[in-house]
Amino acid sequence: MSQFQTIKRTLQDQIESGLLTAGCKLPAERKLAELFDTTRITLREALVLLESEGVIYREERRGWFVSPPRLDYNPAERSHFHEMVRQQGRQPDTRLLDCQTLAANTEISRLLQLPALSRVHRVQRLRRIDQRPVLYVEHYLNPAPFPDILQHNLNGSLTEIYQQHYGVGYGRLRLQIYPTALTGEAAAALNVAQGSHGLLIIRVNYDQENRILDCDYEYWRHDAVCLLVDTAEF
Amino acid sequence: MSQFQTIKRTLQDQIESGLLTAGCKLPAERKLAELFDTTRITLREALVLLESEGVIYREERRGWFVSPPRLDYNPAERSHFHEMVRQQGRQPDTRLLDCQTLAANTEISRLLQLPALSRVHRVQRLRRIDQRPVLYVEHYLNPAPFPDILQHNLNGSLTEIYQQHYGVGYGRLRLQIYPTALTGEAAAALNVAQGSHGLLIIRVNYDQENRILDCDYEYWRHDAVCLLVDTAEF
DNA sequence: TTGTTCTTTTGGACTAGACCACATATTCAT
DNA sequence: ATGAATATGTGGTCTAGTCCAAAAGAACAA
Repeated sequence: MSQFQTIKRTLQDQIESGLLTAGCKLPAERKLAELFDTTRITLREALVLLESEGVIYREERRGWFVSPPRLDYNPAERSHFHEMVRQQGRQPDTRLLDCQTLAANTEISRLLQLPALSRVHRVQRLRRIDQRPVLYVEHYLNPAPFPDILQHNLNGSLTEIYQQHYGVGYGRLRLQIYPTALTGEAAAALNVAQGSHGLLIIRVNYDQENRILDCDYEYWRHDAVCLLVDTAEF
Repeated sequence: MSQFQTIKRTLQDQIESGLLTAGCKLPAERKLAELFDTTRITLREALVLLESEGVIYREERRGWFVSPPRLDYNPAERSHFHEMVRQQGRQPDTRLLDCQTLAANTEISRLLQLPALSRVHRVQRLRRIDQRPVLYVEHYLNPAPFPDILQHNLNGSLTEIYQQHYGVGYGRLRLQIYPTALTGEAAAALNVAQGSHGLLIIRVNYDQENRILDCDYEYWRHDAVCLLVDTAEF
């Protein structure tokens, strides 16, 4: 049993004993290294183990904190993100980061079944739970079925905009889900280091006539979400 | 741009150029540190970034290797793991690690809707693709509907055993999916370090009469799988 | 009291090793 | 030629710092 495994266990026991609750800050690395009579690098290895398990998370130059519970997230549920979060006793908010119309890359052309280099709208949003950024999304829409969609208030639910302004509801849903590292804009938006662990959910949403509505790239913090899928709902 | 980010990019370019293909071994850490004129710790930070992105993986005391492609895995598909893997041009194998009858813990009692501390069978298996361990599974079965199930050949498909010997087919499926760290037996079975990144899929399988068949804990290497879910199949 | 400046604190990044435990290759003995 | 013993190679772990960049807190000025 290595030293950092032992330290990790001690810290984990402290956290699980309830002395440190979600959002609590851990002592500084230098202080912990002193307490455990070891070097900072070794101490950090222990912290990284706990981070991997989703027990704690880091904020750059601010410290290490006890993680809140994961959000139970049913990707097939069409209720609004905010409603889902509130039902779990948490406080949601959403920020519109950017809207652009750009040429779709190969993958997005394929997902939306459009010719290569088609013009598509991209809507970038950041979702937070209890003021903590947890989800960075890029929505890609074919402009043709949705004239002037970018003029709407895109802070809210795209679902509602589709229904109320374009008379469109959801049908089929296709998902690809895999663990990945958060890089580029996703890492920056979520305020995590390049290369931090994440979960990517790529969605293709269809309407009731089985036409493609949009595709979304959802970059989640690895410690923030638990997906729930139940075939009885379909 | 930090030094290790620069090194990571250079290594990634090399790998993506096709010079190094899946399964190829990278030069040793000490050699790479020398090539990049840096220390081993800094060089390792670069390697860890690539590992996080699933580009490379490590084998303890053996070196770093270029990762093979992810398996496309539809959790709702009832075909056998081996068939699914072969259809993707890969070579599967399965090892039965252990069978035991033990008292179910609180979570498993809840998932199987059994009284606390009920006796359940636990079947532990390891799945490999092209000789690389990718999935460690713990199946938990209620013994009552399946007399003598442990006498069967549990290297193969549980699905087939249910159908051929007990006349039972699948119905509903419930999943919980989240990124986690691989610890304990999962890490050991997959031959990865304690705390390595993984994806946990907890399944509850029902039969056609909506009775619970079993629950499974699937611990996947984080870089080995891409889940596909399509509501049109349900 | 509020805003600005300075100081301290914090994690991020990096150096230069050392020793450990296991895997692999090489050498030696039969 | 084969098996055992030895040497080398590899990542794992750890020490003892150093300097950097940004956040937070404290002190000072208006």
